[in-house]
Amino acid sequence: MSSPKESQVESTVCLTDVTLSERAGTTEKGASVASDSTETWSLELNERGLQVLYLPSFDILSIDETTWLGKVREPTPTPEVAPASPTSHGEPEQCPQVHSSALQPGQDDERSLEQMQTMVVEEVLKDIETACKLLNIPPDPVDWNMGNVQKWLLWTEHLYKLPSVGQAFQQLDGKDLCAMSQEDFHKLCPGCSDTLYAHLDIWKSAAWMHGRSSVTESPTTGQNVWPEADSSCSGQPVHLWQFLRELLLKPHNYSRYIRWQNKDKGIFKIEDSAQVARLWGQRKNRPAMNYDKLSRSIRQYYKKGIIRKPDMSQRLVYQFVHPV
DNA sequence: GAGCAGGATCCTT
DNA sequence: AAGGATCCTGCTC
Repeated sequence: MSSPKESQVESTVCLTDVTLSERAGTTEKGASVASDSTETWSLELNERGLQVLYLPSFDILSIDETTWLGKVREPTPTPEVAPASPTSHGEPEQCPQVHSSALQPGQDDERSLEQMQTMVVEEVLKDIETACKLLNIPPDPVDWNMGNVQKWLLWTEHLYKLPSVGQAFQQLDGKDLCAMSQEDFHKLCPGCSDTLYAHLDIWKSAAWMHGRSSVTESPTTGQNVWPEADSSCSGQPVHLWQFLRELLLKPHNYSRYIRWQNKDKGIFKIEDSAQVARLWGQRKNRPAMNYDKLSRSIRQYYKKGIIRKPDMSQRLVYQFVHPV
């Protein structure tokens, strides 16, 4: 007989290991991951009647827009995917700041895809939030102590029916875990490294999306551990670094203007400085914004330790100081 | 010419 | 006060 907690766990959206394993390690470069793509993400019921969302990792949301469009021409399960909250802040209609101006005319598909993407992300975040509450661990893997790591491992083993690997990770805390490469994972648990690595990547991505500073301290309070899913919808004045991050997290819309050069290191390149400045000006209602002013604002982040120039300084290339 | 670095000042919240 | 916009000079590529 399952406990109420277990029921709650099972009722949440689960991430399966099938495509996670296939895709792990190939997800770094957003534009490069999409070409093969036998994988799809879909909603279906497994034998236990549970909702299962096939989502390789957050990076599936970072694929090249062309492939993405091709992939989801199939009928979409939108309503079931996100029965979701009436207070949802992810609805593009409610927060059009980021996407609308950059879309090509008549790109309704892109718009609806972004809506769906937002809903999928929300579901994944809910899943993580639920896990945090049940396990009593911080949402950001970097903040985990060794006990938290073991809890997460147990949870992941249960979720994906993996063999027990806790022993191999016994001396590791969250920082150690996050610093591990996929190869490191493979050395510790050859049989399930891909799944673990990809699952951790999702947690890291989620933490990155929300910014570590915005995450509440206690996951046990019943409060939302993710106060805002998107700064564009928070009602708070958005900071430039948040805005840039939002663009980077929506590469299917904005990779023409700004894209990751090395996501792990937080290095990104502004491909079209004029367009990025224009978008920033629109967001801030500053029609006179240009790249000169925007870059001056970016340089203000140097002192604050938010953004810096990479070691190998290149034009239009910057680096977030604290990447996930 | 475009981008970068940083000082100074002003405005908005 | 903080964050950002604006203007500026000087420099590098």
